[in-house]
Amino acid sequence: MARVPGTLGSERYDQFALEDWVKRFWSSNRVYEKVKEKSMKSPRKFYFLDGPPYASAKSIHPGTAWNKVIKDIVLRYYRMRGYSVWDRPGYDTHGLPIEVKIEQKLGVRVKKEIAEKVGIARFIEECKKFVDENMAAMTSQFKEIGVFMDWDNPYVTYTDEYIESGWWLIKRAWEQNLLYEGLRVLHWCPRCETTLADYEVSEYRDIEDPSIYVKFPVKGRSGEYLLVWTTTPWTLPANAFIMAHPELTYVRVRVGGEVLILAKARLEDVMREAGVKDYEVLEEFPGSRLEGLEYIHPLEDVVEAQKELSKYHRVVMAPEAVTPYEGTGLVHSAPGHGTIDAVVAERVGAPMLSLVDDRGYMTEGAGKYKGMYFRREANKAIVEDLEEKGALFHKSVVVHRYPVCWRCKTPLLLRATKQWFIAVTKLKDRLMEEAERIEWQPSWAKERFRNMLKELRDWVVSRQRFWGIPLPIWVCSKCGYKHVVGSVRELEELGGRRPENLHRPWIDEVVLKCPKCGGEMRRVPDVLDVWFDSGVAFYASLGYPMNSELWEKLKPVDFIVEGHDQIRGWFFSLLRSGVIGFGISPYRRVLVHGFMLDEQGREMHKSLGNYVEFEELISKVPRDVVRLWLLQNTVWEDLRFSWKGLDLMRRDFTVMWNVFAFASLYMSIDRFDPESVKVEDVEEVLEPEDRWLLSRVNRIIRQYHEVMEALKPHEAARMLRNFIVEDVSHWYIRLVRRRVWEEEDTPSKRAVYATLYKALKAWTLMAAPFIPFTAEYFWQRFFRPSERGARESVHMEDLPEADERWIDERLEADMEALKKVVEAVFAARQEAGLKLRRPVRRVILALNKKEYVDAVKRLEDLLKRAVNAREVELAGPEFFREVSVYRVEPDYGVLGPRYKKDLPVVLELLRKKGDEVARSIVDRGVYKTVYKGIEVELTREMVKIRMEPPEWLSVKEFEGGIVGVDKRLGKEEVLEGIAREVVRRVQAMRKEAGYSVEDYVVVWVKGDSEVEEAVRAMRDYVAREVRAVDLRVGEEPRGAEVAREWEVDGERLVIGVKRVEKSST
RNA sequence: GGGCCCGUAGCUCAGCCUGGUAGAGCGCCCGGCUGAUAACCGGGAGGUCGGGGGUUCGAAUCCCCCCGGGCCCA
Repeated sequence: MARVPGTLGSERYDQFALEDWVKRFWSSNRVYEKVKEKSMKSPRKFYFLDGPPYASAKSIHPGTAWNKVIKDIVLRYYRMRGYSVWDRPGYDTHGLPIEVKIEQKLGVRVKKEIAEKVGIARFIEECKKFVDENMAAMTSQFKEIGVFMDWDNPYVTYTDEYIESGWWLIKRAWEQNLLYEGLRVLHWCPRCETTLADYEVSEYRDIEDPSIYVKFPVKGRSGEYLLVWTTTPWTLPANAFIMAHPELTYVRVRVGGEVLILAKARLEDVMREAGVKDYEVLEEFPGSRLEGLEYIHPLEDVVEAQKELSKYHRVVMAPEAVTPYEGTGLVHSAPGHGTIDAVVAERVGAPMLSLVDDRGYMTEGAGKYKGMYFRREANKAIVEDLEEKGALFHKSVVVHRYPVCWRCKTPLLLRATKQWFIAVTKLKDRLMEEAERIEWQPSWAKERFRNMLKELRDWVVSRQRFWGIPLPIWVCSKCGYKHVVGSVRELEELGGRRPENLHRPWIDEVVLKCPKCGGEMRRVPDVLDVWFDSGVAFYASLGYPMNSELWEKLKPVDFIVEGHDQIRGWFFSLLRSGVIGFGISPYRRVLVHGFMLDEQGREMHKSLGNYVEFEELISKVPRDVVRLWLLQNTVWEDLRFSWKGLDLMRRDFTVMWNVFAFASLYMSIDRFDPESVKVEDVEEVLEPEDRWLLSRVNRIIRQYHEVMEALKPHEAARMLRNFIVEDVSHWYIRLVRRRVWEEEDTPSKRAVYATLYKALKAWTLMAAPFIPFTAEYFWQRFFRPSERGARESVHMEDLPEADERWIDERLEADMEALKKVVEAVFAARQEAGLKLRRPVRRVILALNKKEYVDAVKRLEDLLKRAVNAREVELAGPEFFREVSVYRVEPDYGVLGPRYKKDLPVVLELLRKKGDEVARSIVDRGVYKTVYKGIEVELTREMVKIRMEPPEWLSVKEFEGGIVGVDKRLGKEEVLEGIAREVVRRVQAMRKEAGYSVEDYVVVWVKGDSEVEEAVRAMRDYVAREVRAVDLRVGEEPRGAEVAREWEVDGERLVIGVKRVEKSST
């Protein structure tokens, strides 16, 4: 026979120790492995794909912890629902941020030094070592907060297998004619010497730049100029043409001896900024008339490249490049240094010329400015030259937001370079279609995703770096033939040898023989964009295509969850790769989570100094407390970090513990056996509160599954907390306490135990995904020893299913109503100074709603117990009116002007017949009489009426009506009240003395006559409550182990207690 | 400049989809309780529901505009 053990009832609560114990339990019993084993037996697959965190630091961001905890509860949930859950975690390991860290470590300043001073091989080794250390540290932190994933076997993007999987997709793109090399104006970091993708241009700084107005002389019209504004003088040497808006109105303006052309809308601002007051508008005309107007570049004699570019120098129409809100309405275009410029250049056939090298220095073509750094010397020299040549209309400086490198914070430049692209724009329709099939939580994420896809551009996959998947393209140096390699095997088939490692520099040494001309084929030097890596995870993490079995079995991914920044990031990468590789979206359901912000609501960053280290967090706050706190936040909204919030969550854990301690204590004393006494066995003797709790628990099971299936785990977290704290602790246990204190083994008590056990077990199972440590502890200490069928770990159990039979809509509604009534009665008692311990004879209720009346009728006994009243009486509101005393206060402001000198008579009337006056006004709205010869007519406006309850009644109004507590106590109630006061004090003394709940005692009570009378009258009751084998009333407590003087109702009494040897069994 | 999200009590946030008397916890003030007790219970003060307009008998909730913050982009 199994029985509930009393362990939890006698143990001191220490959440940290509890969790440490569970952690050891899990590892020494290989619990994760067993959970996994059980899960994998199921035929129902659940393919979860971990968005791999970037392994660039040893300590995880609290937001990363949140991310993994969300994943963990979803995985645990589906495991406990009998799915075969794929839970391989991953790490993202390549990319520039890690390279930058290694550069710093090795003291490398410019990229060239990596190859020349360090050597690429060593550089790569260092990157790998760095990543390995980070992964180990991160893994142990994820384990620390209880994330159950396959930590012995994570997928790592730098492995040869993973790289090979990546190559496969490049090959797929090539086969579909999607891979091409092209010239494109892109952001470039002159320090990292690599291009940055659109989405990598994410950081901006306020930076000071020159703001200049340049005069471009119009060809053939002396003294006439096109006025152009720019903040990037260094792009002027590469100027090819000037852009104007055909529909904007332009003006010719005379300033001094010169004529300037600019947009009318900009005239006033420009002149004000330049400090020019005297100017004359000569002519207004539409921009379209400027088309083809030729001009002379003011620097053409000192810039080599202008020889080539001068033939394009004319005004072209480009509405997309011109705004009436900024500049002059004429925009200088350098196609090699501007995105729109390049688009327009293609239209008009101008070349995309860049005059800046990889490191940001002006090239040969820049003539005089060759060798100057673009934003420094070049800017300065160009402005000076323009000034000298009289080509500068005005100069000043601006501070504006300017993009900087997200890793090294160097200001970026736009530059035309040759890069490799995947033409995803060709797949746009397919991408949009597939995106529609994805299910998003919250739904607005879908809209955001859709909007983003509308602006789709080709994917720049090449990077001019080292630590990444090498681009598997070999080019013949003789005939230019290109071959894309899709696997190592293919490489070998082409006559290449498998290098010791697929990274650079080893892969660079693989030279193939050109199948066309027999020449030497070498790999292009680029590596792949790091977003490519995580984008292929859906198949690469399963070893596809070298091993296709797993992917075929598991596809598609059932669930992913990441932060909202990943809508444009990973969610997009995955879809892109899925469509390129397989023509489908690789995933079906997405949950989006928010950002972890600091206590002020700003982003949490090491550099901002508002960063909470994971180690600090976990050392100060128990793991499950952290978890539940993270999880109760609406998952897709940002979460403000809060030590206080965590502290509050801890208090809820104390309540949880107390609930279990309570259950454990009493169930063990009474040797409750949950296997032989189930709720079905005690159904006949269930009290309404038991049925209510069973209804609640089944309703919550139902809701729990609903919200978990709908990907709203925060709602489940809140439900779990409310159920245990509000429903079980605050309400149910309060109601049943007295039933539990019964000495004998009553059916009523068994009903409580069966009910409570059922509720707590369901709760523990549902809570297990959320607070796995605590749930496991309760399982091991409470449930597992009580049931022979219990599994080794709570995490190997199945979640409960709702038993609809128990759900009782009406009972729950009744209980809600009753709670309100009880609260009102408590308030009324309190006003009367009647403690709950003091029984009262009757409570009178005047309820204004049928639901309340019905609830009270149906739950009368419960109500009586809850409010400790002998009788509960339902009455109409007239009861309170009848018993009340009315007081009338004159409103002098109204009465004075009306009765003038007769006022004293009226006042006397009010004093003497106040009650009568009031009742008349209340009932009929008016009081008429002739008093002392004066005709008096009083209405509501003239007086203020107060209704006062009589002395013997304490009254409280609430939304459901009025409650009254009859304060008149009979002898019996008084004595019982005193007896209960005595009991309470004896209990306190027992506890203070350290007696066990089961110990028997001898009790002495000596006090004034009323106290002694009460104890005598209630002798049986008192003795039972305090487990006294001998109750000595009126005797001095000689022989007591503890004795103490107390005060009850102002009377002193002495109580003595002594433990006696007598086992209760 | 654009798309999306957020703005409710001193603080943290529910409620908004599906309109019907503004809620919880914490904090504060007052009181109570005490075999679960570093807990718990009751009462009180505290809100122009970011602002403005509209729809409606009725708007925190639906619509439009504006302001502030966030994410993603230009």
